[in-house]
Amino acid sequence: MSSENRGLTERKKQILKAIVDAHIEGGEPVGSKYILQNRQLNCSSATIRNEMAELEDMGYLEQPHASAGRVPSELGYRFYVDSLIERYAMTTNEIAQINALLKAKMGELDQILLAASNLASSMTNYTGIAIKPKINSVSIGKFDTIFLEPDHYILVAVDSENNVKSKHLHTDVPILTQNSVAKLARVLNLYMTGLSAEQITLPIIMKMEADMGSESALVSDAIKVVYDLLNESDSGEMRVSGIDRLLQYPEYSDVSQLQALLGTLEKKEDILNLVSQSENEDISVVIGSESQVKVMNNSALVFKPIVKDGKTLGAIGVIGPRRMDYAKVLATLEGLSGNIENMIHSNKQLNGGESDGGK
Amino acid sequence: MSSENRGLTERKKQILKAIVDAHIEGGEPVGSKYILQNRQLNCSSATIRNEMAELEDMGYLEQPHASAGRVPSELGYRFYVDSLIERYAMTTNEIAQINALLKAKMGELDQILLAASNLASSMTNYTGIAIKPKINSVSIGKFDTIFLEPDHYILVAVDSENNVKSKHLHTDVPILTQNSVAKLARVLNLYMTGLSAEQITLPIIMKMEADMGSESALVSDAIKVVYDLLNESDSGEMRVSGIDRLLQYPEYSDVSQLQALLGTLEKKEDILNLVSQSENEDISVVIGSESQVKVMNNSALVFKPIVKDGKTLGAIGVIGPRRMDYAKVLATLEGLSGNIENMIHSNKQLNGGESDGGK
DNA sequence: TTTAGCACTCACTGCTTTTGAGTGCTAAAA
DNA sequence: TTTTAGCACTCAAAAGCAGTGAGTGCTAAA
Repeated sequence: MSSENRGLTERKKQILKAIVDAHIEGGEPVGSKYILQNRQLNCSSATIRNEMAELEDMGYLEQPHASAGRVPSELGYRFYVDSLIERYAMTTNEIAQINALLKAKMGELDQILLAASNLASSMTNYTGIAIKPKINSVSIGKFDTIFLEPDHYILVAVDSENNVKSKHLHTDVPILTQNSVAKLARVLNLYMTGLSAEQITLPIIMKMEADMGSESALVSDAIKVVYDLLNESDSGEMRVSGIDRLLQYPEYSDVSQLQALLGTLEKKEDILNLVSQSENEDISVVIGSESQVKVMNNSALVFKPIVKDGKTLGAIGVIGPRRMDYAKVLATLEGLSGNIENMIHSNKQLNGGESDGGK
Repeated sequence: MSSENRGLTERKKQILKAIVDAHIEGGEPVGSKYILQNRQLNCSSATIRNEMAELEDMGYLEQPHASAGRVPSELGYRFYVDSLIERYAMTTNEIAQINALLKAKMGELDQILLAASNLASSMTNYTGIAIKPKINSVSIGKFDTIFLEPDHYILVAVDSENNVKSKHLHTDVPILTQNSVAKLARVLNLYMTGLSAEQITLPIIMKMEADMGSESALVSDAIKVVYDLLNESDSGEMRVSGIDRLLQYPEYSDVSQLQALLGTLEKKEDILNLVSQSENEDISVVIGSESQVKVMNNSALVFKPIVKDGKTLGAIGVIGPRRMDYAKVLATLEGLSGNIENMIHSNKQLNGGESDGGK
């Protein structure tokens, strides 16, 4: 279908762009007359009508009903996004806003992502999303233990990404001492450093238990925790902000549309999948039913992965009606992600993990 | 106003209850005839009309317009909730469901709360909220450090609640060694154990720096982190689930109502305040504009704090239309919170903190 | 004090009419 | 061959309007 794009005359492109722009702005179907008045084109409304009819035949436009104006089709939006857009230049004002607000929230990546999604939402006036993808190729880096009381200790595990995970443990081993837990840490470090979840095999566990002697019970506790931490904790997560903004767009005044979209946002899996399937590091634009997510028929999702050292740490994006101000959205996400990546790169103190109990 | 409640005759109470019940069920204004047919009362519709007129004078009922039926007022709901309700007994089925699902999610309190809010939402069919209040009286329990590379280490802090917080640090101290960071941990433990954020004074910091000798730079890094961790990390948080459920109730088909409510849910502060202001450990029911949150005019919020050893660890609740099935909601929250508190008490392994990097 | 009866109110429904934005087509102009 | 002007046609949406009925308040009788 992209071969057809070449076939568009310059004037057709102009008209298509004009229609998309006008429809993004007003939300209503646009007619030939309106275009004639508001955009400069050296031809009459009749010509425009003819062109519009052809564009409709080619699949770029749709007509809600016979006597209404035209509305861009999915293909129309796609063409617009891919080739017609003039990247929206962010004002210095907006850049300053981004910096100020991101700095205020600096800290863990998670908070940055959340803040960025909030910003994206408020700057574009659509709904923002922050995504932390599932990371599954993590291996263990280092262990430490902290002795608390004769039946409590804390196990701290650092993974290969230098993320810290810790868990408060209770044990029934008779007399737990500072030495026991220190020994546990030594043993765990000795045998498990560099292993991923799959590589933790029974022989290894048995060797560790042997080394721990009478306190071998600690090992199985620890293993369980390590396993959980490697597998579960970093399952993908997604946060949504600015849902209320959706309501200002007439396309969601139809309750069933809104309900469907909100349901998808609640479930999260669909969108998480969509985002994690995208391989490239660039901005992705998913318009309507291009994706398998049926529910998004009337909506569009734009997202940008946050990448550091070739690793995808997360993504930010916005969701809104199909007639989205793509230029602005693209520029905003681009700007935000650039800022985030800069922050991550420039300030090493931030790039590891921070964590706090029970969060 | 509760003195007036006493003045209600038994029949008035019955009629009021009948009206609230009917309105909760159907959502429509209820008329005298409907009550006569569907609830057993030994009187005619005319009598009911008279009583209804009086109840309206007394402020328990409202009339949307002259020829419509009656709708319970805020006061009416309040009276209903306070005195008429027959606590909804949860079916064993539902209890089993709670247990199964909570167990699956067991782990940190945060996840439990979130799972509980999801459950509350799906069981009651309203929107669920999970709240972790601001904790500000935390002091430092213990420190540990983990050496990674000559310019990286991880600082682990355990607070008085045995929550673990950790942060990945980068340092410029010339040659960072395993010993340096171990020494840092010893010094921090020596001087700061038991202190709260306010108690960290300059003399203490200077003593620690003196003890660290040439590596005194590490101290100021650590202090900054500790300070941040104590203050920031446990700021209140609130998660919302099941927003889409709101849409099935006709009171939110008015977009402005919905928008207002969603806005409040987004902002979070209002609700967080509301919840943290409530002192008692029981279920609270906030109906409409009883609270200062203007936006909730048409809605009701029911929440139950989760308490352990006299400390409020969080809260779960639901938000929905004012005509909420209070009996069911109260029973569900009661049941859920009981389960959560049991889990926390019975399984020491869970009650500490778990944390994972970057979450 | 309760009930039956009755006039009254008013949102809602379904119907027709009007309006007007927008089209497609044809024939003239470029 | 392409563009334009003109005109008839379409059809959703708005406006107007009568009829319906659930529900009320009030009065007078039980």
